[in-house]
Amino acid sequence: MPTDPLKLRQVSVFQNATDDDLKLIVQHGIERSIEEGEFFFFQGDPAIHAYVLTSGRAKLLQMNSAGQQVNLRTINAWQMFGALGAVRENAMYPASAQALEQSTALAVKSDYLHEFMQTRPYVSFDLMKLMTGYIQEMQERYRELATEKVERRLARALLRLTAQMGVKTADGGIELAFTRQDLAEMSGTTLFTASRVLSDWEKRGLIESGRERVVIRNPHGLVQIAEESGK
Amino acid sequence: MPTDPLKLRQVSVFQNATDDDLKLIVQHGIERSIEEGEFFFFQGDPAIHAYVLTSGRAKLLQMNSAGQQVNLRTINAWQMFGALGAVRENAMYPASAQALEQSTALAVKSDYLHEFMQTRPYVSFDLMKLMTGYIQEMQERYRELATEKVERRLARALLRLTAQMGVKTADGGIELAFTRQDLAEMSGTTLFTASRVLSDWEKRGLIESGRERVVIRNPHGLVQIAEESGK
DNA sequence: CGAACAATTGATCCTCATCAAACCTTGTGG
DNA sequence: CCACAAGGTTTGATGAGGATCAATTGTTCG
Repeated sequence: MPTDPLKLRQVSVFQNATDDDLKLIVQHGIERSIEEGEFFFFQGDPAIHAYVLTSGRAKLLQMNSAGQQVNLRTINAWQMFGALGAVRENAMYPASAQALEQSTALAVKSDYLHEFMQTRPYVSFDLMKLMTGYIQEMQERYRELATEKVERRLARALLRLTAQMGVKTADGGIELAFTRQDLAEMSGTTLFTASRVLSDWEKRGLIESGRERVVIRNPHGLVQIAEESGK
Repeated sequence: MPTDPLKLRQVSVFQNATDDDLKLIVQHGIERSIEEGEFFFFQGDPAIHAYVLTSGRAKLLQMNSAGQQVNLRTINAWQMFGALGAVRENAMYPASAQALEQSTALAVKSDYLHEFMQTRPYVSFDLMKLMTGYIQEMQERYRELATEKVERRLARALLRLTAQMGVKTADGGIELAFTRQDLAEMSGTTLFTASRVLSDWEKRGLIESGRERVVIRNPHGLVQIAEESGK
């Protein structure tokens, strides 16, 4: 099923694009469908396409030489990823993109997007805004990792996810669909430590947890853990 | 002493600017002179100026609520910093900028730079290239912090500094002028641990160290520490 | 029902942060 | 020109926070 051009308006980079612009993007894109666990691209591949996720969920991750991975960002529908090839020539993807569930994306040639932006400064500017946001977030996470303890990092990760993609449950909780492993990779710790912290929080009534699932019962309590200055 | 407009061509963001462009930037800028240890701006201040360092050296840092700080980036002459205000409106600086030695910078109003770039896509693109570079570097450092041990992180920090600002000594070493504290903040550890690691390296002949100074004698040895996969 | 995978929990160990004390280096003022 | 102060550095002792490993217990799905 081809992408409806007007839906692309939801993509922050295209918020100021004209209807004709959007049609052009769709015309120059290819639909790619990917199963859970498969990759859109790998770290180190030549960055020949930029992607817009049209359905599903994916993550950007980096691995070190020993195979340990860190989770850089979770991608939801109508978010753009892998766009840096449109800015630098002959760039390689600095991270891999893996589908968290069966997903589809619109792939646009980096070269085309580059050319497209040359004559549409409003698009470049929106892309820049997106990039400054990433820089800020990465700087913040870097500082957290360097100076904060695991419990607080995990609390912040959950709060960030809540803001970005929390789904309200019928009874007022906020549900997040992630494995302990995912959460660990997002907060720079191990599966085991993450599990321990979550168990503790569950005992204290802050959350409710299940397989591949965390329901936040008391967001304010998490904020307190994330913020509390001493200790 | 006013900045020579043509020198601005060294700033990567202005590499493709015209001579007239450069003159305009200088005309719209104010020279600011800052003593060692003083700040150009603080994290949280409204980002009303973008800066180009014209002499000296500075660092971008972030502090957490307990006052611990992390070093995000070292700024040398003819590098731009604090530019994100030109992209987002009403932005605040996400980090503080502190002079490492007596320094001067050209401060340009964010609003003006914004307007300036609107009609000069070649400048926007160069700024984007700069930003993608930061994103990549921060992602990499984030992964390192999450998955690598201190010794390796310190080795990488020194290698990065070598590439960015190493000064060859008469006898073939590469000199870096940083305190242990600075190095610790760059690699996400403490002054004490950094000191221990450096002492060890000195015993092994990899470096030579002194007060506010490290001379790299065997870069290849450091690369080996930075790369070695196991253990 | 059984296989595959996610999560929990306990025991152990290792890396590093922390604190304290002493030691160097550099620049300043008497 | 020496002495001293200030600030950078080293080194040791100690302990906490998590990583790691192993074993067990859910949970989901074909």
